[in-house]
Amino acid sequence: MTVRTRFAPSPTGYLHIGGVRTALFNWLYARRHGGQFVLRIDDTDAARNRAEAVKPILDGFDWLGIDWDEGPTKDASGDSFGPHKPYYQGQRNDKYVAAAMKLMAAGLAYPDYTTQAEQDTRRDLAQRLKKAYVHRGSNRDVAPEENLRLYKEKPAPVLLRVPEGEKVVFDDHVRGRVEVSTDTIRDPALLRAPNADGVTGALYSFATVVDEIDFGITHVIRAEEHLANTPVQLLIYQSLFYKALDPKPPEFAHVPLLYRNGKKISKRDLPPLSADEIAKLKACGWTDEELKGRDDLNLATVAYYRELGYIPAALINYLVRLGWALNATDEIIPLETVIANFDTKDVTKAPGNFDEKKLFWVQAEYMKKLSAEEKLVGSLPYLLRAKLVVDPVPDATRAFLLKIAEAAADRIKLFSDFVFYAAPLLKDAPNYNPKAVADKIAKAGVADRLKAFAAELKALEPFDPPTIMAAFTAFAAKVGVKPRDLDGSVRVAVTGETIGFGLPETLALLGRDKVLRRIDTAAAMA
RNA sequence: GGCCCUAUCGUCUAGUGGUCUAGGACGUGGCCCUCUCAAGGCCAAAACCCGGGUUCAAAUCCCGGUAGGGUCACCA
Repeated sequence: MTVRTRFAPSPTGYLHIGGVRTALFNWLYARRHGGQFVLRIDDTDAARNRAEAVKPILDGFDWLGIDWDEGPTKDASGDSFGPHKPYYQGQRNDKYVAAAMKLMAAGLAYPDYTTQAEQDTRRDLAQRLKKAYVHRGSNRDVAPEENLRLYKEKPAPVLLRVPEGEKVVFDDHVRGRVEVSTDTIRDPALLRAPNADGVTGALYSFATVVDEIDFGITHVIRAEEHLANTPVQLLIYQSLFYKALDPKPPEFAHVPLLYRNGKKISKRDLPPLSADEIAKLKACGWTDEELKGRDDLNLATVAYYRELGYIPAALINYLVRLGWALNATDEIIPLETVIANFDTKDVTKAPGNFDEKKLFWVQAEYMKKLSAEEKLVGSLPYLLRAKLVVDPVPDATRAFLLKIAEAAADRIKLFSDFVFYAAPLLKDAPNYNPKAVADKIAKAGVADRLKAFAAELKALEPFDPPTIMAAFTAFAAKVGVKPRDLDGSVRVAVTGETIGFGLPETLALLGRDKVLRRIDTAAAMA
């Protein structure tokens, strides 16, 4: 049997990391077993602007490298590919209605004419008795032919006829054995009553089951919030398999929810972009307008990580590791290793708290493993957006950037960081950070010292890091200034910032002329 | 409230009856290295929710509390 898993996002316009983690578990399970991973779009709510709402989700998966074997086409046009297309629920409604009618004909489903008022009364009564209200609809025990006839005449919601006095049992991959009495399960609605346009829509649980049978899904891996409606769905499977040949419901694995600060991750508790992040994005060319238009840029969406320059593999590593461990010690785990070892049965049962600090650490670890060349390639889109380089990057510029990448080394944690280190060297003049100038330049004696140091540099041969380093040390000793203080003033003079990579490397990369000119400018500011 | 799920350092986790004076990692604090900032090295503080059993022996099994959470729609 080929393993077939699925992930079914609703078209919301952005890809949530909680969803990514669930999708990832599905994807890993399929890949581990050489099976298929299918994507289905749950848009039973009628999709206005479908492409707009689906595209970011598809783009997110694409960026992460989570590929789907069947599902919507990448352009989000509404087309699908794969043997069971379409994969948009909105385009599959006929199947749901047909399936429900079959159930009704078989006496397994029925129209419910119980009024809302009546239901409310029963619910209140049950509540007063401190008992659960288990809804059973009006025409439960009416003959199928009669129900079919009535339904044609007067459509109503269609309910499943839940058998009484039975037990639904299933073995969840992560929860273990789950047993529920059917006496606690209300007759679930399969189909809505027709809307004003006469369209009869399927409800989630029903559409899901119909699709999953149709798609041949063998393993349903989804968030724990669905645990409670699994028995209901199992009942639907049972009914749909009525008189079928060799049916078997899929296996289930309910993975824990993603939390943050001990609570379900929710949009309103998410911090807004920090001043630091905003500065970073702006340095990369973002305008205030653009930032305002992107309320999806928060740490719960993949777009956020993409724009800041995270490595997809790092995000994936962090997300799998949250809720699953390879062994007692490993944190950084190559994807192949994860694929070779992942099992839903090893997923932890308790909810996992999302910790952006640890994610950042994982990201830094991945970045450290990249060569300077790879860092450059990954950072190019950000440099381009910042308008620090032009599109085909000239060879000379590229070589220069490579040197910056080498010098910046592990200081680059995000691809967008490259912009910070490169900007002062690429621009004609640095942006002088006012605070840096106040702290390091605008002090008594600094101007003279800078000029004196410039004089030393004027004749220095060769103008390379070791020679500059030697001159720097010698000069500091000669004038009796602490190396760290000398570093501070010179650094701010040539880059405008107090932090950066090695000063000798910075000066050498800039070249003697620019260094002298900038020191001159800075000395005038003192 | 009914039904269901969960419970090891602040956080992610290892642990499946003895090797646990509970291991690793992030974060935090300290020290070292040092031209700023990173990186790196060393050290430290920090947990088995509580109460009963079972057993020679329990973080591990059972029961009961407690605390969190999910779900109870003609939402998904």
